[in-house]
Amino acid sequence: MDTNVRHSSGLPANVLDPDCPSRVIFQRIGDKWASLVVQVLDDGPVRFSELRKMVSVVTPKVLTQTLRSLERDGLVTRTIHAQVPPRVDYELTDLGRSLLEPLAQLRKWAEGNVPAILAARDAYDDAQDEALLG
Amino acid sequence: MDTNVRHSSGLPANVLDPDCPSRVIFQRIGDKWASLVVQVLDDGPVRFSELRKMVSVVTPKVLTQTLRSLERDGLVTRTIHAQVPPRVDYELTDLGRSLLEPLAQLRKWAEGNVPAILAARDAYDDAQDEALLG
DNA sequence: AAAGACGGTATCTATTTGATACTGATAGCT
DNA sequence: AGCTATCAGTATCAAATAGATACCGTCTTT
Repeated sequence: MDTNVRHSSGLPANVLDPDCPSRVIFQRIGDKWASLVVQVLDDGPVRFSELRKMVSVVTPKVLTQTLRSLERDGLVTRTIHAQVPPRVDYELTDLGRSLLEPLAQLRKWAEGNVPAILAARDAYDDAQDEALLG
Repeated sequence: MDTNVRHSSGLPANVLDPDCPSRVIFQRIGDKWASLVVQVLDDGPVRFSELRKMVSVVTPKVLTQTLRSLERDGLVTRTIHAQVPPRVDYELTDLGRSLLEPLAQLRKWAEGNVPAILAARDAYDDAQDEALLG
C-alpha cells in the first residue's frame, strides 16, 4: 500500500496528470516571480516596497498578483499595520517555509550550472549560424 | 573563501540579482512545460508525439518551443532517425539528468501538499465572499 | 487513388505580463 | 494654508507569450 496523497478521484497525486490539482500547484511554484518572493521572505517579514526592491525588477501590479496568489494558497500571510504611511508586512507561513528547501535545491542547481548552460547556448547558437551560412 | 560559481562580473551567481544569468536559468526551469518535459524524459528517449501525450495537454507549437529551449540550454538532445514516417527522439543529457533530483523534490512537495493548499484556497475564497457580502 | 503516420510550421486569437500614471490618507515643512 | 513626501497599492493601455486550429511534405499501406 502506497502512502501517497490522493485527491477526490481516489488516484494518487500526480503532476503529469493534467486533471490533478498538484499539476496546477507545481506550475504555480514555477511562476516567474512567486518562487523568488518566497526565497526573499526567508529572512522574516518584509513590507511591500522592500520586497519590490529585493526581487527587482517587478512592477507593482505583478507583485500584487503574485502575493495574492501566494496568500490564497496559504504560503504567505499579509498583515496590515494601522499606521501612516501604511505598513503591510508579508511573511511566510509554515507551509511556505516548507517550500524553502526544495526551492533552495533548485536555486543551487541554477546558480551552479550557469557556466555549463551558457557554454551550451554558445555552442548551439554557433551551430545554428553554421547551418545558415553552410 | 567561498566556492560559489562566479560570472563575468566576478560576483557569485545569485538568483536574486536581476543581471545574473542564473536568474534567467532559474526562471526557465520554472517554465510551465519545461520541467514537466524533463521529468517525462527520465525514462529514456521519447519521440515527439509520445511526449505530447505524456505531457498533455500541450500544443505542438509550444512543445516545439520548449524542446528547442531545452536543447539550446544543453539539457536535452534531439536525434533524427532517417525513417519513414520520421522518428525524432528527445533524450536528457547528463546536465539534464542532474536536474531530475531537484525537480523530484519540488514535485514531491507539490503532490504532498495538495490538500493543504486546496484547504487554504477554500478558506481564502470563503473569507473573500464574507467580506463582499458584509 | 485515398488515407494515414509523423514531426512539425503558419496563422490567428486569447491570455498574461509589463510600463506608466495615478489615488487616498496623513505627516511634516514653509 | 499649501506643497511635498511616504506607502501600498489600482487603472489603463501596450507588448509579449501561450494556445487553438489548420495545414505541409514524405513516404507507406489499403
